[in-house]
Amino acid sequence: MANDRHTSYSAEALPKLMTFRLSRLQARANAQAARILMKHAGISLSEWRIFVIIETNGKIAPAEIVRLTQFDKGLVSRTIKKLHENGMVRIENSESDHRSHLIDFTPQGFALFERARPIMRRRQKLFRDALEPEELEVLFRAFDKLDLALDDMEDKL
Amino acid sequence: MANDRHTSYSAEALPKLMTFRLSRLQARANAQAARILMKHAGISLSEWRIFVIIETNGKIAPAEIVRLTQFDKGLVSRTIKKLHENGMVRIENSESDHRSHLIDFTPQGFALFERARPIMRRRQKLFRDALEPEELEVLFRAFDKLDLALDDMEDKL
DNA sequence: AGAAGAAAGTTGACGCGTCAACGAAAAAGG
DNA sequence: CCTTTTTCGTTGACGCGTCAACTTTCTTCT
Repeated sequence: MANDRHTSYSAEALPKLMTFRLSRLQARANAQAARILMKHAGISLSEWRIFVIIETNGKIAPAEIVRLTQFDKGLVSRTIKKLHENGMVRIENSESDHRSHLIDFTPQGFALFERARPIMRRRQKLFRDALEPEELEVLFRAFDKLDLALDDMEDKL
Repeated sequence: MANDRHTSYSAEALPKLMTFRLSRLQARANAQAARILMKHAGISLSEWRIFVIIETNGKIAPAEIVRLTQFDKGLVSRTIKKLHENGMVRIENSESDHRSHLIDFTPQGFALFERARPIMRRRQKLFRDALEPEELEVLFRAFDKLDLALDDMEDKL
């Protein structure tokens, strides 16, 4: 079997498959971030990301986090629940909309965020510094274009 | 809280965080591939990837798959187990190494692979066509460089 | 005002991806 | 040789990510 194949993927084909490369690179970066965060702050990657959103936007509703990040609302819900149980965020009932609520740091949560921030910044810088400025620009443009391509790809297939 | 912050991430910062963009793009592409594969062939993404490896390399040992792809050996083990239970691959005991074995398509497995292949090829092409040839080249170079950067990053942090 | 529809959040199920622990077998090296 | 180390595959545990079902509340439309 398998050896009577009609020239489809060559032996070096894998590294040239865009989604394969994308997937491997992201998986590595992801695992690394998770290790760093667990080691330095004892939090998961999702928790860190919620922290970043709160720090960026201030007091915010879960639905708004979903809009800004495209994270799954189920994941956001569970992550906030965990952060709240650990006293890292406080939850303020929204007066205007009784379905929703607003999330914000507690002092302990913010302190934890500040503890992890320096290393995460250095990390981000190392990634950027690995590329020439022009490459970085092309990379982000490519991200945008691929994102657009994804929008209507399933119809075209 | 959160509003007495000292200029760290601006409101538009998220899309400029490389690992954030990488993560979102990959997550979308991943989910799309999974949907397509489930719909057209009833298989998962991991199963498809094992198929691609077998088709590329022929009869192969799990450890070799791990070497070629950097997939986790636990995941590879479970995926092969599932493929075997469903009659999609056969397992040939290795004579030289009694710890290992060789995986290959069954006819049904290969048929299933061939059923999914066209759409997955079109998909790969749509991704490539979304970028200019130069951008594609830069993108793959960026993947290589970021991969290298990851190799020793944890020491530098 | 009342009914229909949409949006917010929660929860359960499942696949992906990593890590660690383990037993069996092979390789290395004294 | 025979001990030590390494490799191969399996398994369990856990977090990420998606999807779907469901409840509550809000909005829209007539």
